[in-house]
Amino acid sequence: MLGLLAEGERSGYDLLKRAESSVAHMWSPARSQLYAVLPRLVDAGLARRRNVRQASRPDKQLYKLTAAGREAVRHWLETAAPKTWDELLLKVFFARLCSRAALLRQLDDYAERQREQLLEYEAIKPATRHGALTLQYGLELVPVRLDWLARARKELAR
Amino acid sequence: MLGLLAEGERSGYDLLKRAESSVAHMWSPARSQLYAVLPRLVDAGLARRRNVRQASRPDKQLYKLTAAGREAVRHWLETAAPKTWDELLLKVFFARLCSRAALLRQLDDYAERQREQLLEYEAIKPATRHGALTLQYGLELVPVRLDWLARARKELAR
DNA sequence: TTCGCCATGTAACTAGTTACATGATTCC
DNA sequence: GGAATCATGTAACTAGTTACATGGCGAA
Repeated sequence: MLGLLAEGERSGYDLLKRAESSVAHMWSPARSQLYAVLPRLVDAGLARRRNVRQASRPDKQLYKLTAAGREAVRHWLETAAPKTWDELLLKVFFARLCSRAALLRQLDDYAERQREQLLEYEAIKPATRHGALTLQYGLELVPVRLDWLARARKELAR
Repeated sequence: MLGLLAEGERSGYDLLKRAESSVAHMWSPARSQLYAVLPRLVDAGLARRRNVRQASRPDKQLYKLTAAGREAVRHWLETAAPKTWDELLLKVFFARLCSRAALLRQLDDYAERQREQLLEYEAIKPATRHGALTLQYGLELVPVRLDWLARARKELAR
């Protein structure tokens, strides 16, 4: 959410539409979730709220990142090791909000973990046909990710 | 959890180890989560609990699926459209607990949704380099999944 | 007149996390 | 003596869901 909010002053409604048209494949909150988090960003000092009265339209709450908020996105982007693949993709998507070197380090770390993952998969002797099938998917997925990581690395280093 | 419990009478501890060595890549609950859910299975009539006293070891609670529990796994496997790829993999992993035809239908449905997904991805004109990168990953992932689905289909039809 | 857009929220729930808490046994 | 294994749970939290609730405006 901080990443989306970094684009400018936005309402919850704006953010929701924006999420659907951009990061939906990596992260897509329910409306109620989004509206629940916004006040918490304000409480945490990461965003400021402004009430805008409108004629012939419902009033809106506009949210805008504070300096602390911008710092928080950057800290997340540069420092936290992504727990899932989608989290890594999100970081690439918001890469402009952090230092290039830090992002490249994240990609390299993730690639290293994928190589370890592959070794783990290769050591498994599946007990059933069904287990063999799901394992097979893992064995095919990892190289696809590694290829993409290598290309993303090159593109981001440009 | 019902899928794991279908293997026989197990303690929470057993299930946790089993999950780690089998479905961990698709689903891996925290210990506390697992222990929280087990009593709810009993409340819902899907499992029965049995207290086993042990000398020189802590006592254990053993859980065993009821007929309703076995029916519930089957219903999940055969009927609920998987919301995520991992859920689909889980269903393949537990395929022996449901009818072959129903599982094949799930694979076909998912494949169809992936083809639609691909069309959606192909229609997107990314606004930034970063957006182009993450989109590219989606464009590469879908065919990998479709290939695997086709092969899984063949193997399961055997 | 009906549908989609604009706009915000609450309530009740499930799913999941980390940290806290305990304690014997067995193997190195 | 120390680590791993067996064994279960609570507390406090974050993340996320579906359903409920409201209402005006503009376009087909």
